[in-house]
Amino acid sequence: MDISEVVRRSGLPASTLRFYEQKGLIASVGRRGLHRVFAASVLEQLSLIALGRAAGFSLNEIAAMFGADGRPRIERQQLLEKADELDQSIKQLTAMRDGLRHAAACSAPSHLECPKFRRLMGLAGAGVIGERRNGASGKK
Amino acid sequence: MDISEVVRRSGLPASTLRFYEQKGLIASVGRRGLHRVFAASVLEQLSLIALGRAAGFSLNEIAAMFGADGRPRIERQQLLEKADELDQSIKQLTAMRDGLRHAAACSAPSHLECPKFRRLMGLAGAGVIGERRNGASGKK
DNA sequence: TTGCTACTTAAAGTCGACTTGAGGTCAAGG
DNA sequence: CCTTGACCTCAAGTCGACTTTAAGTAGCAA
Repeated sequence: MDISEVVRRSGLPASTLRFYEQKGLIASVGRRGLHRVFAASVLEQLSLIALGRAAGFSLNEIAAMFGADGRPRIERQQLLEKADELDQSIKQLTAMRDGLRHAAACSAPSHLECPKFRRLMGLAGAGVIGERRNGASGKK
Repeated sequence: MDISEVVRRSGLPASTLRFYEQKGLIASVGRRGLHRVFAASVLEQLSLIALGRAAGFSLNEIAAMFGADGRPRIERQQLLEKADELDQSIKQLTAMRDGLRHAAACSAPSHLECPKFRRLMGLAGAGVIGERRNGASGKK
């Protein structure tokens, strides 16, 4: 497969593929002239990378999960830790969602006067609610 | 209150407060010489900002929802939309968490051979699972 | 009044994950 | 054979949310 086919089948731009290769996340099996040639298995690796990203792993963490051969050697411990992190996120997001819904339905003239909203504010201000760099499904 | 007291009581560094002021998220009530003087209400505004951040709003979005005076003019519609977004995130994260837990417990020799894991990979690869820039409680 | 420091500013740096741009190469189709 | 354009490399730029640095100022205690 040449890069354009990987682009077509993965949906990722070529620049990203080159970037991932440079980072050691994927590898081409060789060149035809200057042009990279990829094995079909790269698509599976890209899925795995997408999965890792979606689970909240950084590219560096993901890179560390692949052996030099490209086979994943993922430690179960790490998966469990990430799952626990996700549990935290889920709790925070759930609390936030409930707070937002309440605020929207609340009859208080300003949200600042709503006790529940204020309680939520207090929590967030106290750092009880973890910091999220960026929400999922953000805008473009 | 001078900035050091806001720092003390909010837990935020002074650089962040100045940055927020520059962004129009908060405002000082004046100066004593060069030194900023803040009203006590700034703490409430900071809580509100923390709340917004925790809910996944960007600083720009937050700035658009509040005047520089900190008076919230949050439209209920917007709150509901955000709540729905959070619901989406929660669903995705829950699926991911369950997938990770399964993978960690799975008896398949390699995760690649686990059907559930592969299904998750497929979803992530297809972009069904939203992109997360950064997990909560990341490392320093 | 001196001097210590906490404060001030503007500009530049950081981090992660890419994207963009400039300038160059070469495999394939006509 | 020659053109075309897809591909290449390397460097720099972008974005968000801050932090850091350098250089300057001034409130307050002695």
